[in-house]
Amino acid sequence: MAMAKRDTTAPKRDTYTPESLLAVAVEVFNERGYDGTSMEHLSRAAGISKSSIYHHVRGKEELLERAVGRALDGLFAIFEEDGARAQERAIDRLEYVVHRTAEVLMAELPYVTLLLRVRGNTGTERWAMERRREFDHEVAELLRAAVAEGDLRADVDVRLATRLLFGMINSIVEWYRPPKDGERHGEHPGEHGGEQVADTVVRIAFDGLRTS
Amino acid sequence: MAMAKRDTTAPKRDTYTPESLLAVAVEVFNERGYDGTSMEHLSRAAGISKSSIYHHVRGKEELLERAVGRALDGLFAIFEEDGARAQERAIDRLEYVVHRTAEVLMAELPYVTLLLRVRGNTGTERWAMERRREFDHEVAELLRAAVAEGDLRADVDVRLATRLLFGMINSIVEWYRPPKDGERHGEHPGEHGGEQVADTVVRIAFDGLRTS
DNA sequence: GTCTATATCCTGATAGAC
DNA sequence: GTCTATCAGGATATAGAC
Repeated sequence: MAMAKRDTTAPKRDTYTPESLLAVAVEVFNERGYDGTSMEHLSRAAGISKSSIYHHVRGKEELLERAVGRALDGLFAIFEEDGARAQERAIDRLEYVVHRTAEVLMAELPYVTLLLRVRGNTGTERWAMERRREFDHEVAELLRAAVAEGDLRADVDVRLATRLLFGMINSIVEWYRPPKDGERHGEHPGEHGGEQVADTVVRIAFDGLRTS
Repeated sequence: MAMAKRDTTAPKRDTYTPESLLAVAVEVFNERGYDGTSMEHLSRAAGISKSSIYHHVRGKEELLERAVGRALDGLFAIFEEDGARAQERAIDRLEYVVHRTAEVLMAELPYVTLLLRVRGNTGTERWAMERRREFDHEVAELLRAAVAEGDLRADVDVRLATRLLFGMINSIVEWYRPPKDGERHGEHPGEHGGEQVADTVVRIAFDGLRTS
């Protein structure tokens, strides 16, 4: 640790790494759609020329690949956590996974948003869709187990319930915006805090909207 | 009615109307995404040349406009139906609207799918998003009224609940495929009938997944 | 690491013959 | 109503100077 440390707090922070460029690109992809985004759009958003982008990444599709890969890694990591493995009843593991999925979605919002919007036009997109299906399948297994243990109602089809459950969770990307640094949540009316969102998802999914 | 009727059952049914061309175009838009679809793609799918398409419609965006307009008309018509107006309690009107929204979504599947995917890049897209917000707002009012009448739990934020409710309903477009003519539902394992889907949406949304 | 300039292909849309 | 031929602009990507 004898090296002099460069001043990373300086306002001038302009040389890109593949990682920092990715963050810019993903924002633009989500705003305009992947297909609706040109390299020209990316270059303007990043403040460098089109050709400079090719110094950092091989092309547009590599940016997509890195982004959806990051989202998928975050989601699959949930299954390795204690709450998804160590609890006795399947319904408790399921509740944990649902809650954490909502949390990861909000923590990695732009990357998961992009993941959920790929349509299968390219090889990268088809690979991402395949891995998403694997994730859904693992959650469906938890539902099946919880029904078998008598904790989930048996009068709804497990596959259909899984789809609607993910529909609810995944729709968070359509409107959730993370609180800016220095703001408490609750400052803007109508904006929800992340924990409130994850808790409400679990509550509605398991207990419904009706008064009990 | 003295006119001779043309034989519309003939297999050769190849001259397009704006309406029949729209049906083809919407399929392609949903498969490739609106931005990912070129006039070349459309012409191949329709079996006519690019320039022939311009005989029927002014351009690509007019096809989008007709499609999302049709979806929005179908959705807003729900509020005019008896079940959404004549019932005494707000929760009953809400249940009706939720059930019917799911039904209309499946009946007009390709058009609603396209509507739900527009991102606001063009004027048409922004207009469609604005009308969608109006629809959501009307449903949110029903939720508010049902909470006030004591039929919906008061411990969830109305706006958040509305968003999650629509998240669940709208996600149907991601996987629902209508049964082909001549097939009963239930023939393919894992494919759900439309009524089963709409009923399950209502059941999960109002009563939740847990055994009561 | 960034730029300007350029290559090559594809885009939405039009003109005009049949 | 459909076609071929064509346009002008925009797309991804590369070459090579600084």
